[in-house]
Amino acid sequence: MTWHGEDTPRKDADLLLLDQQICFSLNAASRAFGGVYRTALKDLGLTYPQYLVMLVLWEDGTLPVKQLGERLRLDSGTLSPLLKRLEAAGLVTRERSPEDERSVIVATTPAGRELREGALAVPRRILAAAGLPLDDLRALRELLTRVTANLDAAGA
Amino acid sequence: MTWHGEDTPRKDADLLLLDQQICFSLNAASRAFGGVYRTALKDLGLTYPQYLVMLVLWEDGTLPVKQLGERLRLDSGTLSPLLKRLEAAGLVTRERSPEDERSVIVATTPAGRELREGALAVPRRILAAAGLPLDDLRALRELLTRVTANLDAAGA
DNA sequence: CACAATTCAATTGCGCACAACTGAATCGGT
DNA sequence: ACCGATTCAGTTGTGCGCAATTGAATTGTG
Repeated sequence: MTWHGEDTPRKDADLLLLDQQICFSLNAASRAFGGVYRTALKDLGLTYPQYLVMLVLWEDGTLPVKQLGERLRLDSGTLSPLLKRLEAAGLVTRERSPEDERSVIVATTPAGRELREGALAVPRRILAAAGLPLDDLRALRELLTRVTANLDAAGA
Repeated sequence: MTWHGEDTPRKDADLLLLDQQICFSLNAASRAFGGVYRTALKDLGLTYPQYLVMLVLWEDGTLPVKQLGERLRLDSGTLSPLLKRLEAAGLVTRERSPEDERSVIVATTPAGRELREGALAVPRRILAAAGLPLDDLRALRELLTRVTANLDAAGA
């Protein structure tokens, strides 16, 4: 062990602190958004991750689980049960692709598409609750996108 | 500037898109950090949330579950089992306060304090993986802190 | 002092996240 | 045509996150 008692190098301690602040604030912000979404989506009967899935489906209408996972950065272990619940709620259908029996195609039902009308009111509430000007929000999105790309590249 | 227009389907669609990007990128960034931490903390035998708990304990040494929860924005439902696992790993102790028997005091063990040495190497790896200049990271932290405070205030 | 309200940690139940694995379908090389 | 490797979705197991509840300890009020 290369421990020098009280003599911790200051640089390491400083980085430990900054790291603590970054990772904690990111974690906290993500959960804070989740909390606001939870209440905003309660009427729609959706959870926050389910809402993210529906957003993709509202945009694209129909696509296999695989591509859904790539869009949302989620694997089948997360999506399979989540999609089952959306199916049970009558919002999506799941059927195996005729061309490739391994693949499962997810599509919105009429009820799932109708839900979009109710969802249109949600973003304004969220963005209002965030309380940042649009420019700051865009800057935030930019930083987050870059850092995620870097982290994924470093992890791979 | 208030754009509460009479005819706003287009604006709603735009906000839906921005909202989608913000909440998704935040969620994705949080999980991307988690992934990098997962591998970085593997040797220490800690999960990411457990690491956050240890960071607070390394800083303060000893404090009740309640205050730990306030610092980390977590409730007893999350902390109780987490602390039990840290206790089982021999990193912390939990004992009821003599002055107030409702309160449980969490403290690091010698083994828990020793772990800090190994943790000092982690932040550099994470910050390097993030791949952003320190100024950007500080700006990111600033935006996240502000947005979390706003969201919590709006939710309360 | 009595007793209702409050403050704690812990527990239960549900859903998400992810690693590891299973099994079926498909693809590729020979 | 065969067979090993790959690509899918799904399952299992562990841990986090949070709402709701429980039960014990403490505080406040009459």
